[in-house]
Amino acid sequence: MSKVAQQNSTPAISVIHTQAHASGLQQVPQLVPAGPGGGGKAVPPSKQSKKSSPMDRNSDEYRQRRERNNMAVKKSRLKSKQKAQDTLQRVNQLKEENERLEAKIKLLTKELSVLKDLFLEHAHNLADNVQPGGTDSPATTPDNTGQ
Amino acid sequence: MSKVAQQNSTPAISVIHTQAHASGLQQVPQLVPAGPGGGGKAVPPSKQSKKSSPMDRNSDEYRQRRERNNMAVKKSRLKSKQKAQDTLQRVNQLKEENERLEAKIKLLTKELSVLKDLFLEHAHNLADNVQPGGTDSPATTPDNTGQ
DNA sequence: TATAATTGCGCAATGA
DNA sequence: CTCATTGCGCAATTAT
Repeated sequence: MSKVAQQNSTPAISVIHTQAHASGLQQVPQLVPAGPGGGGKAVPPSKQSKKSSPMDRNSDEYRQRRERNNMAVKKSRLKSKQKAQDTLQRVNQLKEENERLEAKIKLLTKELSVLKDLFLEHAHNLADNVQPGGTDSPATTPDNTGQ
Repeated sequence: MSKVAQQNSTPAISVIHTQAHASGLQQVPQLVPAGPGGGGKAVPPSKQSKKSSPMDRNSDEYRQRRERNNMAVKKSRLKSKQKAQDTLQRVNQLKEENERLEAKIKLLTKELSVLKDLFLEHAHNLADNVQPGGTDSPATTPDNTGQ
C-alpha cells in the first residue's frame, strides 16, 4: 500500500543525461570510426548502415527517439495497469452475478420442491378417493437428483 | 515476448556497471556540499546524517545493495505477474461456474414449467368432470349444505 | 538502523 | 520507420 507521494523527478529528466555525468564517467562510446558513408555512398535499401555504431547519446536524433520511447513506455504501462484493474473489477462483477445466480437457484429449487409436494399430496388424495381406472397419471414423479 | 540475452545482471557483478553504465545511466544527486539546514542544528532524530556522500558506485557496499535490490525487484515483479495471472484465471473460473449455474437455472425453470403445466391440466380435467360453473380456484363450491 | 518490497522511470531489444 | 511491449537496472519510498 502506498499513496505515493512522489514529487521528485518531475522535470529532472532533461537534466539527467544531458551529456556527461557528474561522476564524470560519461564514457562516451567511441564514435563511428569510418562511418558508413565512408565513400559518400549511401546504401539506400540495404543493411549495414546505422547499426553497429554506439550512436551518440548526445545526438539530437537519439534524444528525440528516447523521449518518444519513454512516452510510449509510459503509455503502455498505464494501459497495462488499466487492464489489470479492469480484470480485477470483472472478478468482482462475476462474483456478484454468481451469488445472484445461486440465490435464484435456491429459490427455484424451493419452488420446485413445493410444487412436487403438492403433486404428491394430490396424488394421494386421488388414490384415496378415486377408484382404480383413474384418469390421469399418478406416478409422474420426475425425480431429479443431479448436480 | 523476448528471449533477449542481455549481457548484464545474472552473473554476479561483471564488467557491466563498474562505473559508468554504458546503458543504465542515471542521474546522481551528487551533492555533498554545504550541509542542508542552514544551521546544522536540528532535532535529535532528524536529518543530517547519512546521505551526505555521493556514495561511490564502486563501493562494495553499493554494489552489494544494488544487487540485492535488483533481486528484490525481480522477485516483486514476478510475484506481481503471478498475481495478475491468477486473477485472470479466476475470471475464467468464475465465468465457467456462471455458465454452469445458468444452465442449472434453465433446467430448473423448465422443470417448474412442466410441473405447472401439469397442474393446469389437472385443473382443467377437474373442471371438465365437474359441472360447469366451477371456474378455477376461487370456486370452492359455495354450496348450501344447510337446506 | 538495516533490509526487503514497491514503484516510477529511463534504456534498449524486440515485436508489430 | 514509428509505436508498442517487455525485461532490466537504478533510486526513492515504504513496509517490516
